[in-house]
Amino acid sequence: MLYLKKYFTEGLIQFTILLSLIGVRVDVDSYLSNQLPPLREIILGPSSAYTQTQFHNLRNTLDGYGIHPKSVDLDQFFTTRRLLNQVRQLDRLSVPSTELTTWLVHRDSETVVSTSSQPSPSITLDNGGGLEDVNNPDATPAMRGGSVGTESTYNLNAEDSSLGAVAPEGNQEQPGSRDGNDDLSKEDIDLIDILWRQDIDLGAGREVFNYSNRQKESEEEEKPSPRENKDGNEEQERWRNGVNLQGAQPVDGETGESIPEQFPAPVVVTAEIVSNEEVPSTSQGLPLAPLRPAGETQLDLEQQWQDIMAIMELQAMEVNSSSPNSSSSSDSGTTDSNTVVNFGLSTRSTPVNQDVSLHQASLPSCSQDFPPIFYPQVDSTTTPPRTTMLRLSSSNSSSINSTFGATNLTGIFIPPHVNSSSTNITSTPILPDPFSNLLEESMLDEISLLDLAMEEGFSQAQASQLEEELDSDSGLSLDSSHSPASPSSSETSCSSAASSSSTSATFSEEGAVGYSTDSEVATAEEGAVGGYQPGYSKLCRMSYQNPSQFHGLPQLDNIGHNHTYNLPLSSVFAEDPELPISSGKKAMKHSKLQPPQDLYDKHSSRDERRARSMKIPFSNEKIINLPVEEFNELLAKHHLSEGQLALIRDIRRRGKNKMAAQNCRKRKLDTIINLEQGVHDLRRNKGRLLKEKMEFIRSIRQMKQKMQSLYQEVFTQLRDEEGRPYPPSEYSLQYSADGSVLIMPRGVTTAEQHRKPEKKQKDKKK
DNA sequence: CGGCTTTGTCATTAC
DNA sequence: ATGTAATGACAAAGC
Repeated sequence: MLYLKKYFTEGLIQFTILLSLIGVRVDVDSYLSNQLPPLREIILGPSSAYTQTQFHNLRNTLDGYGIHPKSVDLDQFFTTRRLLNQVRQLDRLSVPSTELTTWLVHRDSETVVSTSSQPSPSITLDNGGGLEDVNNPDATPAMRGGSVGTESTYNLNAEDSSLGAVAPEGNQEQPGSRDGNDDLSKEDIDLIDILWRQDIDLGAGREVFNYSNRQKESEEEEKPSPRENKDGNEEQERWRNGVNLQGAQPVDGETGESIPEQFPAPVVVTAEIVSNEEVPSTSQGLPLAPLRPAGETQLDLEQQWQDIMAIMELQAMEVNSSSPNSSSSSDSGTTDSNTVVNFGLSTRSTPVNQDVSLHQASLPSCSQDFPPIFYPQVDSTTTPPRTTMLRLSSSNSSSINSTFGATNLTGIFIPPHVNSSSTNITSTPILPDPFSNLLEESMLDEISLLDLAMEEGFSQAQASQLEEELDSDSGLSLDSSHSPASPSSSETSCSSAASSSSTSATFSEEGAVGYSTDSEVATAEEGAVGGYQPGYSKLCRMSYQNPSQFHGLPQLDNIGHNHTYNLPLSSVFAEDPELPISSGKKAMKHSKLQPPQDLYDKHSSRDERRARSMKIPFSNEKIINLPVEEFNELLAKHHLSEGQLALIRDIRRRGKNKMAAQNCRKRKLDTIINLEQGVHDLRRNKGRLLKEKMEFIRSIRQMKQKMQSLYQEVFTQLRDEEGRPYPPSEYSLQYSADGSVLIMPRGVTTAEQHRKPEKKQKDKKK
């Protein structure tokens, strides 16, 4: 019988495997729930209960079949394990295999693309040749339309990814999600969103980034707008197909990640810089997480797959934020801008930035704001720019730092004076002071964060290492849901009832160790197989009420009593009041098939021997496990002496206590194991969070660097009416609260600007 | 019907 | 590691 079941199980599993290979889902569990309890485990993956150290947890993991851990049939156990491994491998490989392949293919293509070109419809303004593109008419329409979306905005090119910024682990662990540029962009969006939130924490309002969506921001933060969902679906579809429909998206050469135009800040230098909304939302160009090694990916494939699905949903919500939104364009004012400066930063564009980041990487949180840059508009040629600026800033603050402090609030930054001698900023590789001040605050935040991370004993490398280590044994986490303590498995599966005859036999044996004879075992088996499962399942449902006790740290408080921990099936069904009393009699019939007694004496316990010597007419198993009523009936049936009755009661008491002690020990062990697991999970989460934090900090730093370079680029390209560049010592670019960027004379207080931001939105013409 | 006692059981601890 | 006794807690039944 055992072998039959084993092979039957194996055959079914193999059949299931075949079906899974051809894409057919078979709920074998439902078919076999009565016969082959472990099958669910086999299909879904190994549970920690199969490990030796957690034998005692089989009861839980095997869908609550009540199998005593120790009684697990070893043959079945190993067979199960072998099959389980096979199925798990298939499961992991078969499900996302298509997406994986696609992803790999696209990854290669992405790499090629990234190295060969920077596909951006927008005009990329490199350090050297940025000015030539300033007047590019192609880019202007997009901005005019207020649809300064991903296409016409910043390009974070290979530089970004080369810096190694990594997306949150949840994203990066999903190879399937990286099958195309779209995916990457979505991930970027997701990452950007996270960064925004962090920026908000750092003091920079998210709205500062996202001007186009600013009005929708409030509702979008809570839930994605319908438009986003719609776009998200498209993205999702593209993702499934592994097709990159956004050919324009730049791709990182190193990581193969697509780098969407992160900074939507095409700048209209002369007249008005159209608000490039979407900066945050479309900032898909954020540095992405490096692809995980193939070995690692497989480990967490299962989890990653779930993460992918979750992220797809998330991205579906987020993607739309990247779509051009013209709402803010109205704020930008006049549209007579002739020149569009693409803020895209090529890898070559930031030689200055490197220095800046190293030495002056101090940004106030406002530096993370990337509003469209508006230059003071001089509508009338008669109006000198300076007049405008004076208008803007009635009160000059001598303290630039204080100005910057206010800038944080107002969204306007005023670069401090730069050495007046350097009129040609483009040639100056040094970051202007204004920007350093601008960066200062943010960098302080970063530093604090880094310090915090360090205080926790995690360097970046350590965090990564920890992450890898934690990922390496992801099996633990993956199987956490199937852990012995898993409430779902134990609770839900209880109703699935009887285990195989082998398990039930061993179970009874274990349950009545020292008391049961082989005949009793047979009885128990008979009872289990003989159709008493309903009673048992009911009992199973009743017992172990609080499997959730093992989830979360306060497990100890919730440890429930499992009064049926080791109850043999015979006793179990006997306890069911609805069960016919004949069950006990039936079991007694089988007890007549006992082998010779001397065989039992060897393995019987003291109480068994005592009972035998006292000629107790029924088994110790019955004595111990029968319900009180049946037990009393049993005693009443037989005319027993006082000594016999006393022995029987002692046997019952001792037997119950023995089981109680066993249960207690098992429970204690379970608690310890789950506590360990909880500690492990917490450590893992901690490492992951730290790693993410590091990555965010790095991303923010990169963004600040790019902001610096952009500021410099824009400023150097500004020309007054006479075609002369503005001296950085006298003028600075300032953000206004509405997202416009003004060039203003230094010394203008942000407070003043804040009062009259609207009036000052005038473009400065060359 | 509430309070009590008894009984049975379980969990826990110590040996 | 396991069995056993002691103890406390709890619930159910009976008074």
